[in-house]
Amino acid sequence: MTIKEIAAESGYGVGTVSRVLNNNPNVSQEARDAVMAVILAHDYQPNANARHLKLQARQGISIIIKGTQNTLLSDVLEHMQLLIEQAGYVCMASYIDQDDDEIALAEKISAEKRPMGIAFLGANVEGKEKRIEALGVPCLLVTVGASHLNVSNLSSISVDDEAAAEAMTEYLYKKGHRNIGVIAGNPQLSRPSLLRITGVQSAFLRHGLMLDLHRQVEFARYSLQGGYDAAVRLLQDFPEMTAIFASSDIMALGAIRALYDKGLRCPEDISVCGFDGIELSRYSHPKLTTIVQNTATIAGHGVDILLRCIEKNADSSHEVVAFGFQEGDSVRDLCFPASNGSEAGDTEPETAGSRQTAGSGMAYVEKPVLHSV
Amino acid sequence: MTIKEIAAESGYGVGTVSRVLNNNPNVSQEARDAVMAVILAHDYQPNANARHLKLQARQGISIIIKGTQNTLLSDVLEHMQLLIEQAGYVCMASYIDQDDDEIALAEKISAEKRPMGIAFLGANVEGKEKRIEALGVPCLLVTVGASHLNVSNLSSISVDDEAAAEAMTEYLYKKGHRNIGVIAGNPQLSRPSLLRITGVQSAFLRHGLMLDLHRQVEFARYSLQGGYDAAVRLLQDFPEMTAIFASSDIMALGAIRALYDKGLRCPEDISVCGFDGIELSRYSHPKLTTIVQNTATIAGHGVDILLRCIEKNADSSHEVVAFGFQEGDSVRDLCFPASNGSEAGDTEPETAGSRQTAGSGMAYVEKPVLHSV
DNA sequence: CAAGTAGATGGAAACGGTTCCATAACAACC
DNA sequence: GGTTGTTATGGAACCGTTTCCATCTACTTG
Repeated sequence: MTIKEIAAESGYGVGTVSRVLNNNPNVSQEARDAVMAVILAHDYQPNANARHLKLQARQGISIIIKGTQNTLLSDVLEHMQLLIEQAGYVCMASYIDQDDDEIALAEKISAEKRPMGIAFLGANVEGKEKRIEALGVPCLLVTVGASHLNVSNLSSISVDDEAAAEAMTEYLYKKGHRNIGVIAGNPQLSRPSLLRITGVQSAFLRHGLMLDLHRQVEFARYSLQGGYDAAVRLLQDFPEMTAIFASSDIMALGAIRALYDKGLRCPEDISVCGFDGIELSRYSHPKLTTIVQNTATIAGHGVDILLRCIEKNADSSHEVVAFGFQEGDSVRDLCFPASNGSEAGDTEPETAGSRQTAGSGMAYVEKPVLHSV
Repeated sequence: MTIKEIAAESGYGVGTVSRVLNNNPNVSQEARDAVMAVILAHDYQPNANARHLKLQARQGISIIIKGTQNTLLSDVLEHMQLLIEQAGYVCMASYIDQDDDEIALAEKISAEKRPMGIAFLGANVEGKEKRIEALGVPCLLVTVGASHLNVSNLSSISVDDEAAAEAMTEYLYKKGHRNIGVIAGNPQLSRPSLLRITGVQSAFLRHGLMLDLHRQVEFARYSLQGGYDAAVRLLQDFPEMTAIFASSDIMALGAIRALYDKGLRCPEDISVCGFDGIELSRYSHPKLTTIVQNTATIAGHGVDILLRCIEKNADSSHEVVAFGFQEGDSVRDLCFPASNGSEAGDTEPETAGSRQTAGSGMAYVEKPVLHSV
């Protein structure tokens, strides 16, 4: 079925049929009805390739996701996809392996499919500024801040990783933890990994503590196995450790498994906290104490920014959204050892709640997302 | 950059340039070099829309995945994507919500993008046979058997859900469990959900037990929340229960969380087993006893089948791959209560190992995938 | 009533490729 | 030296849309 056949059968020309399809007002009701009748009768669907070819293809928005197993990003993707389609765009999602080069994929997609904009979920763009500018379309970095890069076509949406890590460390400190091991992502591969380490350092410094990068910090992939292996190394290098700060919930869960395999319990022997606030963190045993990144907010604001750049030709911008704090059962209170950690709200140490909005100029305040039955 | 500009700059015609791009042998080495030089100098990428338009677009394979949060399917997708691209096809992945109609999406994709074949990961196709045939291209159902449907263009690849559920029930029986609660997916929405229930029933019947569908079986979504809620209902309706058979690992984890929230421990008070064998099942606490679906095998055989249908015009076929069995710490042995379940291999009850290959005619035997440090 | 305006329509051109067909160059053969 | 075959090449036609432009009709207006 082509537009020509529709034209022939309806007795009108191809131009009129095309106008009907695109809701062009300059069509008589009579013609519209006649054409629509034929279209419906054959349930005709326009050929996307021909349409995109003619339109220079700039109809869709491409989303590149780093890693298939990251449920936080899957969640953000799901929200973004919906919003993008509601805004009338086609959405093309592509996954790429954690170790591969997402800019190379973006270049390929950009040349082949000519999208109107590209969103990167969890990408590493350090040192690739020129290649991003060369893409020539508005880009958005999601869950990774890029305000320091100064790339004209690159926006970003993220939480304040440094402040969040600092708040979490502060929480651990208030609970009496002084020997805190850190499981971090490779800081050369992603800026959030670096910021989460410096956040811990800031909190340490405030209390006159030193973070020994050799013994206390282990680098790992953002995976269960990565968290597991890093925890094993920490136990060896830093035996006086009472708590582990993991840079993602998945790493935290891997670390907890390592503890149990070594005959240690969480939180009784070693406390563990995470970062991300994925759904699973509320179901794991023990329930994770973690930083919550609100996926709906991130997706919503991210799509807003990207569409503003695309439609209104707005300048790129960098937004920081508030993070939340979820208190689970995975951190032991060393100050009041009687409390086993399951009753929340006894100390209420959330400096996070007040700090999180500062610097982002937003009225939005993230409420801790706690599982309720 | 278009092919015409390349032609002009290289001094050859568009035909020759196109032949170079498509590795047509009828090009002199001289011309090939000249054209390639220009192509590389401008790192030209052909426009996919124009190419697909001319080629009647039948170049790609579309994959439709039900639900973004299912890491088992994400895993299968990852493998399939790689294999499809290695075979020289473009791969288009689309996620669809667990509650939406995947055939409607397939119809849209089929009409717009005209793929050469469509793979459905975890779809529900019951009662939609005619619509699948109407798609007019080879289709493949992954992790869902379809041999009973007799749709000419629909193949399938799956484990024997019924035998797997039966084997797991048998295992629970051997461990002394008689009051087994079942958390199942909606059997009207997916055949595997039904088969897993009948598998449990078969094992029950063999031992003269009855499965009380009203008290012992709860239906739920394949999600953490679904498993959680179902477990809560089971605890109420079926208080004598000593074990829960969940139809997915995610449901099992949700159920375990429900137990802890009710002050019960797993496996000490209630045993729980899962289905799928996702990576997380080896890291959760307790480690899950579960059926393992080997994602690499499923993806490999699935892509094979689909490509055979596409390239060689082969008839549709239905393959059943072997399932694996993973013994974790989530099932308590009621017969030898001294054993706390963590030392595997003391009873070696794997009838699964021998049963799994029967009926599939395959030499392949899945080894239990156990986490080793 | 002439002239201008607005709305509806048909059809050609263009988007960027692939492929077929015609042609040219050259070698091999009788 | 013509005939035949092989190989390399250029270019037109086409894929299915959108859009621009020309045309036509009908209505408004001075």
